[in-house]
Amino acid sequence: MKNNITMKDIANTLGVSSVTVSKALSDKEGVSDSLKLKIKKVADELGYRYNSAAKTIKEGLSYNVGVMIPQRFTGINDSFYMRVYQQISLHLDRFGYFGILNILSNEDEEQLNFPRIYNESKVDGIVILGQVSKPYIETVQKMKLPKLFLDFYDEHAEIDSIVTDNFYGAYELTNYLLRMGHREIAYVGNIYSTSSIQDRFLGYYKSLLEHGLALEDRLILNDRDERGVFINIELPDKMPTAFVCNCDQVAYNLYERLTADGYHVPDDCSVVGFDNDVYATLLNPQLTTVEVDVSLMAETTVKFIMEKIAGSSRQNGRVLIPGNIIYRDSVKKLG
Amino acid sequence: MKNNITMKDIANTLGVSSVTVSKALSDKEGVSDSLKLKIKKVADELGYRYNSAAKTIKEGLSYNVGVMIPQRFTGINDSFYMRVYQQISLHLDRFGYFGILNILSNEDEEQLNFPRIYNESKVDGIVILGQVSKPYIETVQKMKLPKLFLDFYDEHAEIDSIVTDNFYGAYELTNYLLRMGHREIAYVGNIYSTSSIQDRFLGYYKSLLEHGLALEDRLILNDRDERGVFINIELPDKMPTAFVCNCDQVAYNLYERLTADGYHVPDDCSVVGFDNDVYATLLNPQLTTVEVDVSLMAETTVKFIMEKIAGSSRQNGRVLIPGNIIYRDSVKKLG
DNA sequence: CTGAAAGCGCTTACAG
DNA sequence: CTGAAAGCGCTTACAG
Repeated sequence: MKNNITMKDIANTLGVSSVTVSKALSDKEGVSDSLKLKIKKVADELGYRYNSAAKTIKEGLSYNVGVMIPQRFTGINDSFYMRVYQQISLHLDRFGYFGILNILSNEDEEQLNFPRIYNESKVDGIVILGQVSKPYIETVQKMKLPKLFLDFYDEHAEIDSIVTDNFYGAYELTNYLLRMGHREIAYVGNIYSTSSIQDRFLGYYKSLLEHGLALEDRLILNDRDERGVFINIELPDKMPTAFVCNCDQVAYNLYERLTADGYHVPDDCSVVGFDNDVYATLLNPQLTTVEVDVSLMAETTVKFIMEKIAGSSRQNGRVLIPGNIIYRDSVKKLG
Repeated sequence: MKNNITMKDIANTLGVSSVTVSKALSDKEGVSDSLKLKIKKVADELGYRYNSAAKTIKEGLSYNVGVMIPQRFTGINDSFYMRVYQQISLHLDRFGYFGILNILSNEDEEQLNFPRIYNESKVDGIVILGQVSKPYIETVQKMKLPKLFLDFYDEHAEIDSIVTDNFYGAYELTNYLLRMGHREIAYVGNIYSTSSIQDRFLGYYKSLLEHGLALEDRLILNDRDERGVFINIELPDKMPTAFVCNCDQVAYNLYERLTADGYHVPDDCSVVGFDNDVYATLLNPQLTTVEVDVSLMAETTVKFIMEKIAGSSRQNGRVLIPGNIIYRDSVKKLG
């Protein structure tokens, strides 16, 4: 900032009042067109820039939205949340808003500290992007500001949340495999690990149920240990014809395992993933998977938070964002 | 925002003036310790939050720094700049600053429009992250605000720039190959394509020069066409013992090509890359490469922009951030 | 059509 | 140690 030129300066050079300048620059009623033009010209010549802080103080609106991401999701390979943040910024722009990133340090999360964007009244609303601890959810609830959970939800907090439809995505994907003639379908993922792995598993299960197929324990393959570290995937003795992997990276691991054991995708077995990240197109053959609709997710987030900032008290509850299946070459049609 | 509780409210509940409240909350001289404590207690009970907009208007400082990324670098797979932005945010936090992302749309870049963060005086300084067009550089120069180029530079603009040391990284990497006994070393990359490919090539060349080796045309292998689309890499008739790839993704492509032709890495030929991105660890054997020091890059950026905001007119010129070689398993020691 | 006054929330400089 | 006054840049409500 250190913006030297003010409306008063423009007013002085033209011998008018700063009220008139204010009206002219914001195209309000009550200034003759000729004067308006003159004022705009001088503003331009002087290199005048609007000082949004004055507006903020008058209206009590900062025209910023905070996006808070817990530190633990900001590792070197976690580009997903940053992509979401980027899309949120883009959509906020249409409302004349900016997005301010505030990474929630592990320390602040443990000590239940408010984020600085809140303490300093830097934002009109906050998007909490990524699961925070139970106790911290209570801290969030204490914040007197419109807020929204993104990519996770909490059963108790009556805070709106927006999440990818993991359940339905996996359900559709499994339905697709069934349409392609597969009947022996395995699920790859530690179903006790994260809620997204769980929800995707349940979608897979629903598809089986609807088609009268039994859920077989031997076809639920573990992919990681309790700490989330990937383990060697153990293939069942009698091989299924298809695998639903809980994410693309695990599909990548599975490919390696299958190749090592002499199986070819998709001729010997079909594989599908979830996320549509780098791994999906890196694989050979490329992976059929579900793409998370980041743009729609961001658009919905911005729409909701804007409504709340505008004063709406409407509850949207838990809103699901559908994904899109991306059909590639990892599934073979049987019989 | 819509922050209802102000210092005046605290003052009223205690029957003191807001001046005293201001002093107490910011731990200034001139308030008795007992009153200070009382004021802080009431502030807490009332859920008071500091209104930074008032400070902004008084001081003319927004305590925000803008990070402007040209739209074309914000594609779905361009996570690098978002990582840089994230690190910048983190370092700004230590100065009580926030980073505001402002994606420069292609349209605004073409029409030479100022970014909104500038027009609305939302920031005290701007980091331009990623090469903008020549004409837009002139627009940037017109902005009356501390500014910095990040990850590119311009020969004319006397604006400080911070870039990765591509030249030195490739130089060191090639030196390493030479120490490992290699004498026939190819460079993979279209040396007319981008300045980073060019600079890395020159580092490779310098290493050859220093070791009295000739630069052979047949050992400069093209990796992409004029539009930057990857092409099939043509291997020379007489194979070199090592390849310096201009980036990890190209190393990935090269591995595929080598495998297809029956060569094994590193037994038949050694390969090194640049960037240390996903591709590096995805490969088997994992790739020896140069890691860009994003954190140091961000730290330096923040240090410089803070100095400028504080009023320093020191010119730092073009500052190079050294990378670190990550030694993995793609290089074999020769006889 | 034009502008003087008041106020948004805070801080600084000064007076008591 | 405490506080009244003025001001940061703008806008709103009102008067002329």
